[in-house]
Amino acid sequence: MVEEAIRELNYIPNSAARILASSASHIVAVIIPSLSATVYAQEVHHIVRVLEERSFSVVIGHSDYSEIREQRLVQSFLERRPDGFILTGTQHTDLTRQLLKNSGVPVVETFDGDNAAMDMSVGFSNFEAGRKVAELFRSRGLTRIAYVGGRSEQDFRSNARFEGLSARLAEDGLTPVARIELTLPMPAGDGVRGLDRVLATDPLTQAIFFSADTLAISALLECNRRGLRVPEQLAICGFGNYDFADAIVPSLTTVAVPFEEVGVLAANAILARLDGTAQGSSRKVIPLQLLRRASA
Amino acid sequence: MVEEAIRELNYIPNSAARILASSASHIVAVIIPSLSATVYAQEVHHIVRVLEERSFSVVIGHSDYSEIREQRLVQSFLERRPDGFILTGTQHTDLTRQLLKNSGVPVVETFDGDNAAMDMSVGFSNFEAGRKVAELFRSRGLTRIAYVGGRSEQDFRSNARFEGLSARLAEDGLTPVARIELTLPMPAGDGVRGLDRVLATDPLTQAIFFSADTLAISALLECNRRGLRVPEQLAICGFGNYDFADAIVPSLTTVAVPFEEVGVLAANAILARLDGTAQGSSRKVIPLQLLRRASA
DNA sequence: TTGTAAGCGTTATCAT
DNA sequence: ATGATAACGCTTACAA
Repeated sequence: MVEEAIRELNYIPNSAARILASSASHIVAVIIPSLSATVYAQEVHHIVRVLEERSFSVVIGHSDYSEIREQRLVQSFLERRPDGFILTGTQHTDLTRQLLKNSGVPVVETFDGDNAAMDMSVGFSNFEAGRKVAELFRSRGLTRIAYVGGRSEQDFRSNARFEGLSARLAEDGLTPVARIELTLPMPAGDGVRGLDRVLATDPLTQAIFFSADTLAISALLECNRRGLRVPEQLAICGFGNYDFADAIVPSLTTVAVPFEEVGVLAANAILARLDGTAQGSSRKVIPLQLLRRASA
Repeated sequence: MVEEAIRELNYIPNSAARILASSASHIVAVIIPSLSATVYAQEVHHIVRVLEERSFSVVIGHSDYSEIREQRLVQSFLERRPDGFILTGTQHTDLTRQLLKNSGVPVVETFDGDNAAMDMSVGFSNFEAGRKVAELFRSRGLTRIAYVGGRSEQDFRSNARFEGLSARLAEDGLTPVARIELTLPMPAGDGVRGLDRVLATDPLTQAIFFSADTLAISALLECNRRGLRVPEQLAICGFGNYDFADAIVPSLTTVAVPFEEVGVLAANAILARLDGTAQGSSRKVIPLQLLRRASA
């Protein structure tokens, strides 16, 4: 009895046994391209925040922008019998889809509102983002417009933004003067390389849409250094609305990425499915906001 | 036989059963204050990278800069019988220490090379960082020096930097003219608030050491905006060496935080213990580098 | 209500 | 080597 109480004091239940007996792991697996990209780190932050509250554990994996690595992670995580999966994007190997489907685990795909998801999805339209930026450039009367983003085989969401940009330009009979593809992951400094490659392709470029604020900010600061006036000589638009986007001079025009909302809604989608509050597939597309500031 | 092969094809082992039978979870639990702070997100990135390679899963939790929340996470994670724990800092509740000690799990405490760790530690001396910055300011002949950091009950590593700064100043018979304590987490914009509070306390302040580059950068950009010349009228030093620290004008003098090294070494410390390659406690203190740039 | 026993899917042990 | 069997520590269904 006393022994009972003492044992009680230090008693730590073994979740492996619980999982085995109840087949509920209270684990949610999250796979993102990389934690070193702000947008995904922020998303995961909010996923963890929401799930911790409900005493779910989050296990995390890096796909490194590779479908095959993502697949390996899915296989490995599946062994843990997670109660939910949160993936990035809608591009996956067939085996990934099949494994996930067979497992019956709730799956949320994030950051891609353009394509059909296998189960649930929470994201925004990258295509629309590209359109909006093109619209802004066009409203300023600009015609020589370039794009800098990740390599097209790697960065599908960046592709969609480029497509949106192109589509809007096409309406005015225009095509992008340059499309620069950088290998992922892209450190901030790559913005300068992107800038250089754009200018090498077309020295008369009037505007650049960068696929990430980190790139845009470093390019913008480089323009300042070179005495290239922004936006008069070169308009710059970013994507993400990261720290300092509005603090640098000139302030960065950019598309605000709702990473907090994505994270929270993705976590809630899993929880709702587990609670039985929601069933069946769902698709949440969050409207995007273009923040018109000084750089474009 | 054919059935065997087919079953084989879709066979997914159940790790709960494996853990129960073998008492090896292949899980490492990582607790950081918050994923929204770059330095921790980066650290975790490298931890995950290293551990994924060895097919360990990482479960992650946010202490939110609270010891009691950290304790709750430890209790909860302990149920999963992780093969290792990576914590942030050396400040923990007694129960946290006791639970961890009783569990026998390898523990690495990170980012604090100043204090004794319960098991293993990988970090750097925050005290030394403060000293180095003070040394720099003094070498420029500055005397009216202020500090901006997190609230002292929350941010123990920031405290150590302040102590180091103070200690060096004391050698010259000086004391900081202001110490501003901000509530964590500190969004970048808080740098401006910190700047304002410093100047309200002592308008003649000559130098400020910010406990994070985010704060320093936003303060520096605000100085530019106000026409306050950096470093002539106000020297600014940051901590972290984040993106853009060297790209803004004037470039930010800062202490480089070796988050990659911390992450890699912390993960390796756990692995070495599990492999039997290393035993007993260890303490790795990574030397710090002060990057002298234009702002101080 | 309280208690007992079966079963979850592995690993590990011990015979064969 | 190969195969049967006992844990592992919980949940749950069923009895009492």
